[in-house]
Amino acid sequence: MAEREDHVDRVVRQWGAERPDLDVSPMEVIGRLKRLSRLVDAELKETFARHDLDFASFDVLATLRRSGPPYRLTPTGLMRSAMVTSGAISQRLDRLEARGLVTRTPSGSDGRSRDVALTEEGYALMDRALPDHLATERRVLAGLDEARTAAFIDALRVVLGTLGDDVE
Amino acid sequence: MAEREDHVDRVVRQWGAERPDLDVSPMEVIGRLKRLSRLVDAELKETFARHDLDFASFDVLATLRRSGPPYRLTPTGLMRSAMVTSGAISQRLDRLEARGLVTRTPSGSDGRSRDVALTEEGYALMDRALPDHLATERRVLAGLDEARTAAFIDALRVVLGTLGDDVE
DNA sequence: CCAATGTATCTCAGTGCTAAGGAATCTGAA
DNA sequence: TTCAGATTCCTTAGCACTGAGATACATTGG
Repeated sequence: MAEREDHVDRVVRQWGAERPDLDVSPMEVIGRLKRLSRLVDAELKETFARHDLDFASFDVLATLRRSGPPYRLTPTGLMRSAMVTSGAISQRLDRLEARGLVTRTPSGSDGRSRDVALTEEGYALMDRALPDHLATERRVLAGLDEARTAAFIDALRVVLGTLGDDVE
Repeated sequence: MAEREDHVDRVVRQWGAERPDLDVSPMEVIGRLKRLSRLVDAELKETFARHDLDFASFDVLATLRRSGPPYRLTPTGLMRSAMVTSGAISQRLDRLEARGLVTRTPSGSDGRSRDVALTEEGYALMDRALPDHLATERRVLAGLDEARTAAFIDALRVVLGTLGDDVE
């Protein structure tokens, strides 16, 4: 097991001294989860910046790319995948459209809806950025052996299930 | 193991079809990590709102509270704990000071610095909010048995170590 | 003691998000 | 058919953060 004290160890120790009546053990998980998420964001951000991207833009382009031909989704579909509000998606698409990475056209079948499609430029950009992004993710996780990785995924899946992240 | 497909399962399946040449397995961890972090944030947010708090305010007040008597830290100390910029801390403290939950006084020993102290009101608010917050965290993690919890913490600790989250 | 460098805090413009609400369109029950 | 309610997308105000830079003070080396 790890030898050094990390930030959350100290937090838990401090609470133990100040509020010994409370069981703060849930922080061992949630505190680290939030802290790690922030640190990972910072790592990924650098990779995205090398491709003139940020997380929001990458997320939209990647969602379109992996949806397969014809690389076309609605703003609502993108909204659900990204876990942001409809307003956020509208603004993301404004930025991507201005850069020529996606197009927005009226939907044929539903007058309320729009088709958001990846342009060739957007497709090419994802081809360049994705391997770099994956390399960064691999580097972040390099300390995990196979068993720990499996256990990590299992635990994440359980809690995601608790919070209702199942598809369908 | 879990039976149902979650969001990340689908993402990985899509990439497998579109880019079978790439190994997207790191997404199994990082995708779930980011997604869970967002969902947990939404849960915690509701609890904070019941006490007229948000995550940023709770974070500052909790850091002061667990530091022990005299519940006094510098903006720099709060900045490091919160992983935000100095500007963000200045603004957080503006808001908390306006609500009478903390005070800012010049530091005695260092003319550049300030002492940020919890007021009685701030202290009392934390006493009310903390048990409620812990209950929410426990509810979120209720699906994890003891072994999975330990494995989860272990994996988080390893990756945090990779990213340099040790204290000292 | 001085000058140079480092540190602590704050200010402010810019950014991307949420929450609320509006307009257009679709759906289904009467 | 009709129309009330649901859905889709967008707009906008407000918010909290970042990044850059200013100011004031501390520290260090000569």
